Amino acid sequence: MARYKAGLKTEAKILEATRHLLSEVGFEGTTLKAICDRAGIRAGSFYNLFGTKEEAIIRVVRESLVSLDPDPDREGRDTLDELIEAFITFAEANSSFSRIYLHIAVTGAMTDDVIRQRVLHHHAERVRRFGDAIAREHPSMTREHAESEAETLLATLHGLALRRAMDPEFPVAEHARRSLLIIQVTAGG
Amino acid sequence: MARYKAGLKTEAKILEATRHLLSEVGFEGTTLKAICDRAGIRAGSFYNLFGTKEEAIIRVVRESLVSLDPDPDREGRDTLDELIEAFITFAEANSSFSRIYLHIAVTGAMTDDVIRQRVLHHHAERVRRFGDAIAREHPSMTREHAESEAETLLATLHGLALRRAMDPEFPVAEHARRSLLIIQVTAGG
DNA sequence: AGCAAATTTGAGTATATATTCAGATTTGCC
DNA sequence: GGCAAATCTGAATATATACTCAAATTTGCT
Repeated sequence: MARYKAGLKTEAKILEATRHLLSEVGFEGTTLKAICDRAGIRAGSFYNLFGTKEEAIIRVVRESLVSLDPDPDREGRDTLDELIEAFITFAEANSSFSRIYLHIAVTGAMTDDVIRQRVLHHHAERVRRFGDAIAREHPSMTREHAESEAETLLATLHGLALRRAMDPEFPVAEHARRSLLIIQVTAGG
Repeated sequence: MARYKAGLKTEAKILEATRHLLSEVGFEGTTLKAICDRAGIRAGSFYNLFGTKEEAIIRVVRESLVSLDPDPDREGRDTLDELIEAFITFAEANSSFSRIYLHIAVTGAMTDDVIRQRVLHHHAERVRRFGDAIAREHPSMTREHAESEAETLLATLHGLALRRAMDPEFPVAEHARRSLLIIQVTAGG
């Protein structure tokens, strides 16, 4: 943990290097050597500030997720539209990052139990978030039903992001917006 | 390529070892050493029959995909129900494999262009397959619309498989079957 | 100015990986 | 049985990885 200015500065350099590497050469290319080279530091400095390589990566990914939250203060004001548009932005403008996120979800979830718990917790929060928005727009719906719809909707969005990660031409927005209509229709019936 | 009985036998042993390792210890645990140890052979024998480790893995994954096709002879008789049930079986009974498949899609697609093309081709075929089934059940729908619906549906299914890969308790079947209803509703409107 | 803690360096460790290869052995064909 | 090709072995190669550590230097506080 950095205390002096010098430490804070190299910490910032490390995070910036990690951020750029993740989006330019992907998860596999983001090695410790690459991070240190790009940050212009030696490995020892890295480990003086971070306990592990993954720590730096997780911080970068988390920061990028937070920056795309339509309601960061949790005031319960975000609409489904906003949530979906935020997701589209994330998957489209920042497709390399959604690929990294999928990578962590798929591989990290399997091997490392800490990461697995973290991803599941984050997901549960998102389901609640989407569930709230759905329930707010469809007051007749039970809470349980709304969260179940949220699960399916999130699955669709994640599937679309996965599709996009494989094919940068794929029109995520169009399909994502349609999946929104689907909920409204279902809610009516 | 094996020509003698001995070669065919070790080839089978290698594939079996790879298959079991993939489902027991995942992608990361399926190292060359692990494969050879489990198959009871030396590394040299492996490379006498396979050009690369990935070759063995791809063969195993492909075989497992083919074995779950409801209409292997492509007679155009598979219904949406059947396709979705087959997917549920794949994701649920064989969740470790769908995790491997996601892994290849997410990581392999990025680095290796051959794998990327292969995955995209396989996906295009599946979209056509699902699109056919949708069009067959909803004759009023345009071909284009059917394939677009198929894309979204497949995204949902893949998202559900991803969800399941992270949490073995997740009820894929329930959500997958609901996503089927969604299409019918949409088609009516 | 001085001192303790923070930071950086530079060289190292430990380990794991996929892959190769020459030589010994086995196999299947004639 | 003999011979060429296939197969197997066992050791070695090359390379990359994350991470460590003692010693030198810098920083911020008093």
